[in-house]
Amino acid sequence: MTPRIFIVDDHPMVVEGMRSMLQQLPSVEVCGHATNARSCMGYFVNNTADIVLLDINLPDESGIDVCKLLLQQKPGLKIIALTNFDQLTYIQRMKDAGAKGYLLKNSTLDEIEQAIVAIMNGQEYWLGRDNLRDSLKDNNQLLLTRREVEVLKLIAEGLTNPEIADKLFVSASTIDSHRKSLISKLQVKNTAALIRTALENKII
Amino acid sequence: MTPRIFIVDDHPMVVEGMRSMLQQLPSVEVCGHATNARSCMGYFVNNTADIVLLDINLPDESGIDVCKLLLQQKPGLKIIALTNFDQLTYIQRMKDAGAKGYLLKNSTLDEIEQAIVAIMNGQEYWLGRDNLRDSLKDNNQLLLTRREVEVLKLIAEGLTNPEIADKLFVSASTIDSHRKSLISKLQVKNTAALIRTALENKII
DNA sequence: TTATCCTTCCCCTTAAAAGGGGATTTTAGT
DNA sequence: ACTAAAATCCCCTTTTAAGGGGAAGGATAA
Repeated sequence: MTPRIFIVDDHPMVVEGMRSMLQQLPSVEVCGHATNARSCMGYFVNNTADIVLLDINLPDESGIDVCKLLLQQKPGLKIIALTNFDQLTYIQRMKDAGAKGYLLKNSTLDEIEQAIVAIMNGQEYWLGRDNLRDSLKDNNQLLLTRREVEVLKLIAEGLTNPEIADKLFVSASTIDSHRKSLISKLQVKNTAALIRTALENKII
Repeated sequence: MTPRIFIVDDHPMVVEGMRSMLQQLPSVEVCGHATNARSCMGYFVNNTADIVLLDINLPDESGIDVCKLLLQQKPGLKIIALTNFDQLTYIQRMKDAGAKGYLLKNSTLDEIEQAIVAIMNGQEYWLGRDNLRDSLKDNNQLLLTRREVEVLKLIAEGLTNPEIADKLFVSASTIDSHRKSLISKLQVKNTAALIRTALENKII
């Protein structure tokens, strides 16, 4: 039996990319997608799926709440959280909400397949626990804070420390500190590489 | 009759992305792809297609030469050049080589469809002439030179001017000049925004 | 409640980038 | 051969960023 997969993400590009990758897996079928919580819930009123790939960040409601609601409605659903690099802090809450695993949005086809196979076999898929999060954390603290991501986005827009400081009503020293943490956490040596790494890992 | 399209690009991601977008067009069929000039030529020994989406940069031979060779072998082929932002200078040569149009690699599905429809109707598709290239050039000279792109990539890797200078065996002043041209041409105010713009426009 | 992390802020120094010029020599296309 | 564009190099100044510290207040979760 081929698992039917429903994709929920507010970025059409992510949906398309994921759909295109899943289509390369013969044993899998994409049964639909939604770009917000409401249309996702709408789908599951009259339809169903085996696996839901669920983004944590949705425009209208948090993926965590959507996860809970979906499982109330369809207890058999297997939900895999879709997350970005910077949102790994939320995976614990997705787990608590009943998700069976998670995937980074920049996962390879192999990783996606592994996750689906594991979940369909009744296992869970939390490679972050041992592989990603912790290994990265051990190395150099890779989880960005909310403020850091906020500053990072402004840096990428071309603002200088003083300009960002003005915008966020803090001192330039503070922004300088954030910039230093960013450079240290992402293990790069300057802002140019920081922006590149951030974009390539879909942090911003 | 549904046009059969052959994709030639050395980046698997571009091939996959293009294939996935083309599959959304009901009136189009992707008949194959190649990631280098040799396998492309090999395909056309025993097979054919209606339209070839041909990258200008191939690992083994220039897209311009491939274009000429293909048209010698299959005069009826309609070739559309696939180019990046920074390679627009080459479109004239692709035109001379017999191509019927060109598409940027970050084109939308609409643009791709327009190009295909136009080409299948016997027209050509050179929107760059009036839309892209000139409008951008008028504004602030947007075409990057080979050297500028080379420097840009090293900047994105986190190298400083002196480091890049060492690597390219030129003086740091030279790299400084290139960096200034890049910032001016892409109309950004610093390196952070430069890298972001470069990545978002697939210049690097 | 304590420990941890986040956010905030400051000091210092040095290195690099930005902003403004100008100028020369290659390279390549007409 | 000529010309336009590209690539090279230099001057100057000011502003930012980077690299090294440290430290205080607040939130929050075990």
